[in-house]
Amino acid sequence: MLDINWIKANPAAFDMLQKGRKNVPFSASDLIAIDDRRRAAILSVEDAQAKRNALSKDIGIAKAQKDEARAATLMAEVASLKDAIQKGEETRRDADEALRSALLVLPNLPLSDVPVGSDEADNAPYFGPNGSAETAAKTRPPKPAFGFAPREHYELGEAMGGMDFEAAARLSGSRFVVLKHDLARLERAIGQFMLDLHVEQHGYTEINPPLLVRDDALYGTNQLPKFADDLFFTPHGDGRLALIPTAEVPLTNMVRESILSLDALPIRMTALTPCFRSEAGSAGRDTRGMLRQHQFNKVEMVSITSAEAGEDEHEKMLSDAEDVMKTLGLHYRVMKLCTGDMGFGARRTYDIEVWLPGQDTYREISSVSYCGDFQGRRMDARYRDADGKMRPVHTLNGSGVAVGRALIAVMENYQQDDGAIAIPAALQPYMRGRTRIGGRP
RNA sequence: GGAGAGAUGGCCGAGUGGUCGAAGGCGCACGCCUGGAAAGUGUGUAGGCGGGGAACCGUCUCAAGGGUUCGAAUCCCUUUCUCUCCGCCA
Repeated sequence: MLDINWIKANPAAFDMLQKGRKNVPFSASDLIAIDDRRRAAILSVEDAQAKRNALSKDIGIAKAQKDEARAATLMAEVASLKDAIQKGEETRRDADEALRSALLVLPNLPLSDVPVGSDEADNAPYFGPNGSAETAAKTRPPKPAFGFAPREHYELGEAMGGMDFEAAARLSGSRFVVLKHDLARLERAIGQFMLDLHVEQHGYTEINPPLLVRDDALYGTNQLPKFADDLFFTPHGDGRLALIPTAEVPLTNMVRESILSLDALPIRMTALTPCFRSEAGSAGRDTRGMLRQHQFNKVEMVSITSAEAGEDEHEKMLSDAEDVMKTLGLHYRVMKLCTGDMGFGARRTYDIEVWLPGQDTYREISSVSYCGDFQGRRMDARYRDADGKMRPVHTLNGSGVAVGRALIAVMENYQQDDGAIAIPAALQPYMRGRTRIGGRP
């Protein structure tokens, strides 16, 4: 949620920054008009309340002095204010609600270094704050070479009997998969490895959060009110709970409605959880294989920071996610998303795209976003800065990384000509030392 | 699911209709004391919103929402959450 006072002070900048975004429902002048109505309502109701309070105080004094006649006079006077106060409070509530609901559907403002563009074609390669294409080529794993035509993950998986889409369809419909024996084990190994890496090497606290959350949490991390169609809900009592679409929701909302001291920051959390996405808008995309599923596992990183620390933390989190790719030896590139491709709550997003030789293309495997104080304001999560002032916390989230897609990437990048999958060294301890699975015995 | 108890400031905790945003304590900040520290001691210390250049003023907030009343932390209703006991349960 954006700050109306900032918008009022910087209307031109607001309109300019929102230009690159899709579906921006309000201009600065719309919002200022809504806010002006709100302020007028406040002024009028508070004036009446001040009168009432002053008179009531006098009534108390008169009663204490046993001056019943004077008390009666004053009481009659207050009675005449009652109606106006009642109506004024309603007007004020409506005006507050109008502003709030307008602000809730407004996307975050891109930072100034974010490229302006309409879709993924306008994303820009990113090599780190001091990096270049040359340094990246040296530090990132190279693209693997194959002496045969590399196959796609589902061909490999079905051939080794470890990936069963037909059984999944009978159980649950499309966009589910059943993993079996060695592939099930490998999927688990990848998740454990990544979680351990972030906990042991990168300073994150392991969290095992609820997978069902309330609407309030979803407002906090901006899945609601706009993106309800992407979520699965389940009835609960008279209401409902949502299955988390990402552990960003529970991890970030850990700090909701709280006041943190500066020295408690940053708070770095990681979790390995299933994620559930209805993906209502993506019918027909990536229907083959397990690239796009209704349910998948993901290791998520979340960091809660002060305003000053947010941007550095963004680079750290990206490098933590890149470390997964490097340790697994997976070739990848990093893209800085353009304004049109960036998610609703982000001020800047880096995507890590892994090379998939079977598909002969790069595919997103991690998305690392800096949200500024956008979610902090929605969650009412604050901290005291060095001057003791209350400020909304800054939040960041990143996949570290998607487990299902990492499985795909390991399979396609480590495939052998006989259909076997070599196990990357980092995963071997999680595979009881095995160096390959599948293929001809 | 049944029965009961509870929710007050950063934390603990008092407050059952009237100048209560709220005693007291802890914590924190600043000062005194000290060679320095601890102890002791003094002062200060909620947030949101609105008005104002500022000092400051107004308003709202004692889980949330509604009601009674001239006036509610305090009385009534609803909801949420927490705890205890019972039942059920991985």
